[in-house]
Amino acid sequence: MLEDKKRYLITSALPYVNTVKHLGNLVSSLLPADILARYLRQRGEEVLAVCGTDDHGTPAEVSALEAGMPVEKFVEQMSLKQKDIYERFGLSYDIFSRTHTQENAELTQHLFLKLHKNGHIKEKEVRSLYCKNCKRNLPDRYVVGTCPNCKYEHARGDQCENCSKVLDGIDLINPKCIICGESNTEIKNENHLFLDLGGLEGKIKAWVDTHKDWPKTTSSIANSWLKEGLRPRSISRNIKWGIPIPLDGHRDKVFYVWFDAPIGYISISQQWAKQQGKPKLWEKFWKDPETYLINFIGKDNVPFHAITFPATLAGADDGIILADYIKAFQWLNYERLKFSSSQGVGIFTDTALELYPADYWRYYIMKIAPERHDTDFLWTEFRDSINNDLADILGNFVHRTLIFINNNFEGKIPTRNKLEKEDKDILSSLEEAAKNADSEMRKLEFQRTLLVIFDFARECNKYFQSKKPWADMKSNNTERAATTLNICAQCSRGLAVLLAPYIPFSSEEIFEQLNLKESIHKQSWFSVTEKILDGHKVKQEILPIFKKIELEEIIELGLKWGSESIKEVLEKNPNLDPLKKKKKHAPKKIKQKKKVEKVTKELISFKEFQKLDLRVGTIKTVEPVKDADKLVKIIVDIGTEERQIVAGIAERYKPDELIGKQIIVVVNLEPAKIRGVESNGMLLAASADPEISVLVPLREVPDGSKVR
RNA sequence: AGCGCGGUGGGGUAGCUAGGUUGUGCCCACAGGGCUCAUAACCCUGGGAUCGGUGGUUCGAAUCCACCCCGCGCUACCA
Repeated sequence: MLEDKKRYLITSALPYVNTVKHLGNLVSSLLPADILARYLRQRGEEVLAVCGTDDHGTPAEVSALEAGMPVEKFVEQMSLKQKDIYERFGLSYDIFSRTHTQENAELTQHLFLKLHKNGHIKEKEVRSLYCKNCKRNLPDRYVVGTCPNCKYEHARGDQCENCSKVLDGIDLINPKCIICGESNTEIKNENHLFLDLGGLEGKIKAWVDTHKDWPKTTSSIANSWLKEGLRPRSISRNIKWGIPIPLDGHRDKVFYVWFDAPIGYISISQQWAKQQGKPKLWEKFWKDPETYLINFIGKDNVPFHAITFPATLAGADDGIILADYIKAFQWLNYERLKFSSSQGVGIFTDTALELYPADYWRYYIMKIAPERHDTDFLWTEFRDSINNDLADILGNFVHRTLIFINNNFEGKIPTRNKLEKEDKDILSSLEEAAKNADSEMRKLEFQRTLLVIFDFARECNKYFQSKKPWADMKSNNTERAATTLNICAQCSRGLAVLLAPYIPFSSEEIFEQLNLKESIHKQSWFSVTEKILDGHKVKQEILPIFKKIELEEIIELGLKWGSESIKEVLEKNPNLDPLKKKKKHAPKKIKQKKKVEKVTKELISFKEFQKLDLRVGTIKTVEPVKDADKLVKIIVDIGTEERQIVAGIAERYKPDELIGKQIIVVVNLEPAKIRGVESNGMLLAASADPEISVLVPLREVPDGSKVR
């Protein structure tokens, strides 16, 4: 719940620099921060909204390496690229900068030295793995080896996926570096710096406890950390790319990226102040308790914003305020999958803008914003939302109003006459909508705000429908029609003002069609109920504001990017499948030698597919099965165990061809006895009678690797 | 494994903190009707739910308690 304060400071989680972000990143911090900023500005509040890229850390280094560029240059380029995308999305920051700046380096070092002086920094010897080939320290994630607990040979350094024991990279037996794949590592002892969270626990707990109004997502994660007790957290890294540590004995190291990233909020504000020509101006926002500070983040970021960053600030004791509200979002999934930059799952911000206008995305992802729980981006729902809500409800209402005025009143807002009950009702609905939208917005309930506004838009259509101005015109009751249209014009204007934070481009367009001189973005929130002057001339040429999305378009996109929801549509209407259509038109293919079985049996869901546990295994032994010409008994190592399976491939393969090869095994197939021999699984092979081709992984992977 | 969040008609979502009329609301999809100013749009009506499961507390539970099942996330040098 927003409190009334003198000014508002809004931060969105700094997007990590190495890749273009996806819609999930947009919805959990960047976009809602913008919407709130726009709303507050409309209310005439003093607002500072800051953001920028998070530039440091190993992944940036690795990405730069892959791109064959110096880190510094790569990061700068990516930062500018992201900035450009966000501008095109209409994100209205006061400043969008980065963490690799002089300001951030100085401030980070300054706060660190204060923490050190105040006794909150500890030094500890840490044993870590070092890869002599890559000449870099290996984070736990970058190590594989044998699990000391269950002897699984391909355990990752952070956790063994076989016995699920939480590990430490140095515990692994025979550790291997993932980056170069070699086993040329050594254990190094290094002194590292730790932020002593334990000493600050009381302060953090008190601060968390006074904020009972935070979203569940925020407070439950914060409290669970506090409950377990805060332990010292390492803040130094032995890499080159980052902010140097200004302390003797550690000058060869840099700060761990989580330490300097949130400080970026402040240093970016300092940059903004300099741009304003008042270098001290940032203190007004960051050092005055009359400022209301809101962080927008995804749930993965809660520990940093609710525990470690406030601990940094509290420990440094430099007069910088802590957040008043931490709005944490859950995940936006893509068609029931996790959005993933590394695996290219989902829609990325640059692609999105190539496909549809920014407002389409802004509207839809805020409509499904994961405020309470994870939600799904579905192409079908995307289309439904744009077509129903934006085009039909909102767009069409404005459109029918303006066309009517143009056709019947020479394009001039007609004069309002005697009001009837329905007229008064719709006008009070407008006021009510503004009031309710306002109160939801102040609770930072983004979806509910949108619901309130669109409920009102629906009422507007009902009103138009029940007043039947077209019938009035026919029966020469022009005065009555004039009143109706006067009110509809006012409601159109009101809707534009209410929706301006969400769909700024479209709201502006409505204003243009209404031919209102001042930009929508200069309209005060309080002008929602304002009338348009009688006789004011609206634009002559009225075109639909929102173009609808055709089903075919969305099917194509869904097939291109992968989509469960589109598959369901095609299942119901197979004739919509463009692939099948093409087949119809394509000249008949030269007959294949063999009749290929029809590919499409019955569509199954991804979930059903996931029931199969397919693993990679190495064939250890192959023996013929007694009294069977076609069967062989195979022992295959699937990582966790050796399995005996029976396969009907004896006629086509000799044991020598098979032993040592990696194959793919269905490991959760129910056991069966074939010719008296027990078979616990099944190997995958292509059957092209009489030929049989056993499927093998193209590259060698650890036994037990999942196949999907 | 521990912790956190969630599981509501075909899809989505609200209601749960402070239990109360037969499972209420909203959006979409579906069926029927109306209207014709408008982007085949808008308006009205209707069908459809064991409120994840089991047990408990209570006069009464989607709502409280216990246990279980399922999905997702976090578990601290992966930002």
